[in-house]
Parts: sequence; C-alpha cells; structure tokens
Amino acid sequence: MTGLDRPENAAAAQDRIRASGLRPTRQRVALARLLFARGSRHVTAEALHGEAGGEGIRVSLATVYNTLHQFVRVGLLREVMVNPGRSYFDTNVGAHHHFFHEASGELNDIDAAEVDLSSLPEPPAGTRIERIDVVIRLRDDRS
Amino acid sequence: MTGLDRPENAAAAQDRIRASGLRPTRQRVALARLLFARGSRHVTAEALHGEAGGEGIRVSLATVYNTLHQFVRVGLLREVMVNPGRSYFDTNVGAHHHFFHEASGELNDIDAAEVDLSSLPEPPAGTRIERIDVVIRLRDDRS
DNA sequence: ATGGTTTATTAAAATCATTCTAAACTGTTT
DNA sequence: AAACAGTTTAGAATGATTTTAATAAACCAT
Repeated sequence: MTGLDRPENAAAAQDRIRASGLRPTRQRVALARLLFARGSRHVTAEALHGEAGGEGIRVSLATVYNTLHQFVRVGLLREVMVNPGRSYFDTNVGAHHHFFHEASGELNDIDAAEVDLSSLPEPPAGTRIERIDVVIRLRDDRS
Repeated sequence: MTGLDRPENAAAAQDRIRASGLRPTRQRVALARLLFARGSRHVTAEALHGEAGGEGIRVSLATVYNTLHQFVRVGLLREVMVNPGRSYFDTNVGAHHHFFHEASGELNDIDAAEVDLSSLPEPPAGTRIERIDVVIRLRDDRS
C-alpha cells in the first residue's frame, strides 16, 4: 500500500483523464491523483513538481508544465493569474472567485454565489464574455 | 519643437513626479510625459521602452522597470496582472476594472460604477481588503 | 501478444520577462 | 563648486516557462 492508494484512486484518475480525451499516462495519472485528492487546490508548476518528487513520483518539470496546460485545455483545471511571473492552477473549475493574500501568496476560493455580478457592462461589439475573474486582494489588518 | 512639447509638458510631468516625492530626473520626466499624455493607458515595460526609443528618448530597460515600479509605489500607476509572465501598468489609478481581450492582449477600462460589488464575502479574520480586481475576459464572438 | 503508428516524456538548452550588481552619473544641498 | 544621496546603466544573473530532439510508452489493428 503506497501513499497514493487513497485520495483519488488510480482508476478514477485514469477515467477522468480518458474522459477528457487525453491518454492516461503514468505521469498524468499520478499528477491527477495529487491534484484531485483533496477538495480545492491552488498549485504552481514548481510546487506540484516538488510534491510529486516527495511522493516518489518521477516526473520531469517539463511534463508537469505540459500536463497542467493540457488539463486546463480540457477543463480539468483553471489557470489563475494574480502574481507577476507565476501561474497558479486551480482544481476548482466551477464558478468562483478568489481571495488573494499578497503577503503569503495564498489563494482561497470564494463561491460565485457570494459575489453579486448582476450589474455589468456590455462586452464590446464582436466579443462575448468568456469568464469573469474577481480577485479580492488582502493585506494583514494593522489593528 | 520636439514631438514631446505637447502631451503632458515637461513642467507638469516634473511637478507630478516631485509631488510624489521622487526626483524629477530626465528619464522619469520623459517616461511620465509618455505615460500621462493620453487618457488611460495600459503598457508593458518593454512596450514603453520601445515607445521611448521611438521618440528618441534614451532610457535603459532597467530604468523603465525601476520607474514603473516607483510610480506604482507612489500611486501614479497601478499594476495589472492578466497575462502569465507579463505585467501591465495602468495609468488609471481610480476605482475601475477591466475588459481583457485574450486574443489581442488588449485591456480596456470599466468604470467602477458599472460594476456592482455590494455583495461580497467578509475578508478572513486578521485581514482587510486592499483592493478588488474584476477582469472580464473576452473572446471573439463566433456568430 | 506483436508491430507499427502516434503521442508523451525527458534532459538539456533556449527564451523571456524581470531583477540585480557595481560603477558611472545627476540632482540636490551646503 | 564640493559633497552627498539618490539614479542610471550595461551587463550579468535569476526564475519561470518553453522548446528541442531523442527516447519511451500508449494505442490500434492485426
């Protein structure tokens, strides 16, 4: 019994990947299991690579990048940009927003229902809204 | 009469910079004149450097970066992150949001009044809201 | 199972934006 | 004008990400 038998088991990860039209390779399955084990996660490529290494999974950083981008393309992940020069990948692909604690770099989900976005401008002619990102930037309260 | 006599004249740029507590050096004044000439602009460091070069202003890229960050620090500019690996600097420091056209990389302002953000979750204990960024991502309408 | 084809993985090099360094310079103040 | 502090700069360094070209693994039809 390895440390990876539980979270999202291999079969589930494999199905999830295959259902998205990707080949369930050893490294994609392993990364999917890490990513989708817990609920909502926000990881950087480097962090996931490190985590994989710690679990004894041998994957190159290039493959981690490839996999993350493929997962984004097929809708398994979402890319969040809050920090210059570093992308976060979010396992929550439902409608939601983020708290971003600038000092720690920590991201936390806000359910879409908690933010009222009913009053919005019309998109420019010839374009349509693909998605709306709300980022609430936080700083430590000095009180 | 150089091409730079009009937009924001040298004196105005100098005052603006001095009022912010920075020394009005030749390069800071020149960059301020470019930045604050027209209304609302969204520039990258590289783009501004290129623009300066085109106007015959000799400034190093390092200085452009330094200046942009200093201007952000004193509130003359705002940094916007919408694209992985590239920061935009926004001359509009008032309350507003953005349309982001992913295909072209173009950013456009949305007045804060056009977005209702009255319904928001409480920030986590010990933190307070520093600012809220709303990015409406656009794609070309396929119709 | 096997062979052939396609698609993935990888280490290493390359790229890109950005930051740092240390020296030369400019603005300001005395 | 000298002295000091703050700036600019070229070039090197960094850090994240992407590319390359070769190797390996998954898939499909035997």
